[in-house]
Amino acid sequence: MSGTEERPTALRPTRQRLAITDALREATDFQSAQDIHDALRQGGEKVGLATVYRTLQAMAEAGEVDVRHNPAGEATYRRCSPSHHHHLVCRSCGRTVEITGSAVERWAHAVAEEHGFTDVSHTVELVGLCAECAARHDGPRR
Amino acid sequence: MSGTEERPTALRPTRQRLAITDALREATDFQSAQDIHDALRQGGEKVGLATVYRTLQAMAEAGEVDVRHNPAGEATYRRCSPSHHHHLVCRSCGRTVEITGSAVERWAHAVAEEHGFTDVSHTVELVGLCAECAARHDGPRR
DNA sequence: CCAAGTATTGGGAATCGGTCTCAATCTACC
DNA sequence: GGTAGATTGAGACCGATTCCCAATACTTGG
Repeated sequence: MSGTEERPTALRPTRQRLAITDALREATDFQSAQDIHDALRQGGEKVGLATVYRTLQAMAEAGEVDVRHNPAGEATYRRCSPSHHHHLVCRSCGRTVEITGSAVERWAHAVAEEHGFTDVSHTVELVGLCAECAARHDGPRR
Repeated sequence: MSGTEERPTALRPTRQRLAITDALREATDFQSAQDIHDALRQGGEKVGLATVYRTLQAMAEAGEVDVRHNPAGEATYRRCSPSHHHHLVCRSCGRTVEITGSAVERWAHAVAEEHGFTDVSHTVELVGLCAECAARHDGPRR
């Protein structure tokens, strides 16, 4: 507390952290900590799993990456704001369509501001039944 | 295998399932499986934890409830479309503000339809920094 | 109403993602 | 070069969720 001022506690750019940031940069989609850990291994970089979790968590807290939970409940990460888009997923066959919508972007921003929030990112996921599956199930389940 | 045709496999309305549906109806917010299990116990209904998980899962699959993962990673459930709202969460202190926005609702519906999807539900989550936390960190990180 | 057949339940073990602990290692700075 | 503090990584640990399987409840035919 009463110390040498508050230093921004800058994260030290260690080899491991750079590797993780890099892996994140390569990925275009949300990746689970384990995915990244695997990718790193394959790339020859040896990084402990705990470190991956720690770093990802720190980055999320710092607002450098967005977090999201996939259906399986795993936390997945993606670096902030690269070609930003959302997903429309079929709850039956899993088919996924990428969608963009400046309308939501604007709305999200406005709402956040209205409540005094800043530096806002958002996650939107639409889940429905795609045309094909709807046709297949045609027998109205209920 | 070659039996009496495919029967819709309707879920049997057992005491347990009714109790769960009921508990879900009472709740206005997202509840974890364990929350529901507890509530049920308190209400005098004895239901196994496994059953709660199973039922909730089945209902989610049937589209009767929405699933969401709280920051802790737990899956939480809420019956579909009761006063529908979303959350604006502070990434620093966790404070949560409920928000509603017919604009998003409309957008979601329109986009889904455009891609041939029906029976769509959506999840929107805004994550940002609330005014207080922003003030505390006042040192403009960047 | 009784019996057989099948879906459902529930307790506890097994999984599994994620976090925590702590000694060894590395960096920055004096 | 030397010391303090940051970082790492292996494995123990933890809590949520799933799995297993015998006991139980509901359904339907006779």
